[in-house]
Amino acid sequence: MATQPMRPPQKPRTAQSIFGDLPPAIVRELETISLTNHYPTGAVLFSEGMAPRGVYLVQSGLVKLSVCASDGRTLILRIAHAGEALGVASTIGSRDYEVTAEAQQPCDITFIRQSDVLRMMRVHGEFALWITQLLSRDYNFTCREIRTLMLSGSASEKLARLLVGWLDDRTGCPNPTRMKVPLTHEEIGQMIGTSRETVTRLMAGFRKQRMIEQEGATLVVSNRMALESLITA
Amino acid sequence: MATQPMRPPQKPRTAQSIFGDLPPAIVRELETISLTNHYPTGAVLFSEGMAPRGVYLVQSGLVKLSVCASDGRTLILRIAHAGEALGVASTIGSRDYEVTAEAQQPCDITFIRQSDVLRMMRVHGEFALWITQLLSRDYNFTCREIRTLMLSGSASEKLARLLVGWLDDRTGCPNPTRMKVPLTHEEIGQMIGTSRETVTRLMAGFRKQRMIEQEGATLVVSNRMALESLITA
DNA sequence: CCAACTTGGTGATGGAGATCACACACACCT
DNA sequence: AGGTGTGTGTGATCTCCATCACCAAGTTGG
Repeated sequence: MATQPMRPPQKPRTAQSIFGDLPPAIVRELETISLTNHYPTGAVLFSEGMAPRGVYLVQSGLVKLSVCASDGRTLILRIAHAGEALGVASTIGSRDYEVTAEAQQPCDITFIRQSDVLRMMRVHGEFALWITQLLSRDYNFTCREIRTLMLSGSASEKLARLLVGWLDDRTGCPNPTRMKVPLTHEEIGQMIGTSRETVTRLMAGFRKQRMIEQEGATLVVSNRMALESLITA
Repeated sequence: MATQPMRPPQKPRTAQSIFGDLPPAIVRELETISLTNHYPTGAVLFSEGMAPRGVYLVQSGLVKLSVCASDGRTLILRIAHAGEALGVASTIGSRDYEVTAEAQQPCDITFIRQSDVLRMMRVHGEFALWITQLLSRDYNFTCREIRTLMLSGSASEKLARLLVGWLDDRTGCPNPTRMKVPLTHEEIGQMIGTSRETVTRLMAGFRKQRMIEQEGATLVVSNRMALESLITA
């Protein structure tokens, strides 16, 4: 039932392609124990403090990873794209999920139960290595996140870093300076740890200094060098 | 020369004990390919941006993990204790080390080369799982670090969190409210992302309000409840 | 078609903390 | 004794940004 739901036509990624270059035998076994579901925007895969159920592999769509403070404030750690694995650390270590994962767009997610993950890792070193590589990518990304968040004095530097980072993610796209930003100012603020008003003001400032332009929901970085000059001022 | 220097007598931990409950056959193999060295205080195991060489297992001592900004400011992510593995994510993913690891005390460190780590993981699922569990502990710790750093408004809350966290690390010790703090105010500031002066002022304030007392390098938390009341004010 | 909500934009104000500039204590070393 | 260096304590200032308050512009949905 939930296994074949309105597969988005632009991403004909099959279940096995996400398992990368694992040996076919392992891929076949994984296909029998994994479960692919569709999640609408806003659906929560798992939330902070929950006991781990297993690993979620993003097949398509975007997933927002966030932690929230007791006072209700939220910090968005990052937006996970297709090919990323979520909840690996908690699943492996049997510790509660540290973050909340919420579909930022309609998503196709493949799920593998905790017990299956652990069993497969024990039996197939190749699979264990593969999982660990996914976790290590996650870890490295998180470290870089900390650096940009903590080691930049001003809010403008953080925002500039965020925008430049988005550009770097799009190297190889036909026009890397134009990008759709599916985030509100509020969410951007939650990503860089500032208030919504500050984001609005900074964006206005960047626009005034001809660093960026906005065409509806599309952001055009017209002067990347100027943005970069704000970093490590 | 550095291989057999003044082994600290209080920690007669043998090389195999750090490998936990791995099967004896794997432990024996690991012992032949691992290399245990002694590092004096201040020695750098690896530094941010270096190509990964392998995994470092802390046998004894304390290791400071930090990242540094281009302007010279430093953020200490955490202090690693015996039993922790350093550099796992970078080794697995073949990406440059994200942090700098520096001996905060004289340390005994066991090293395993990258090629050996990867080979052993492929062959022995048990070992791969073990390594991944170390990485996942690291990951979870780092996530919690981000939360405390970013999601606490005031510097006093951050400092209170840090002190209470230190207390929690010492549950089981004979007198958990007394602890040696081998860190300067400067370093504490680097841990919570504030200036040295702010740390000094906050400590003075805590002392004035009878939350803590200081006896030389020993810190006594005389009123833990009051400290906790500062958190999530 | 108008309410209700979300998102973006802007001014005024205040406060937490960075920064600068010292002074002091306590090492350790010849 | 004096240097020299490191860690700590404290005051004065100043800057950035959170916060509050309000409005404009979409956009949802009844």
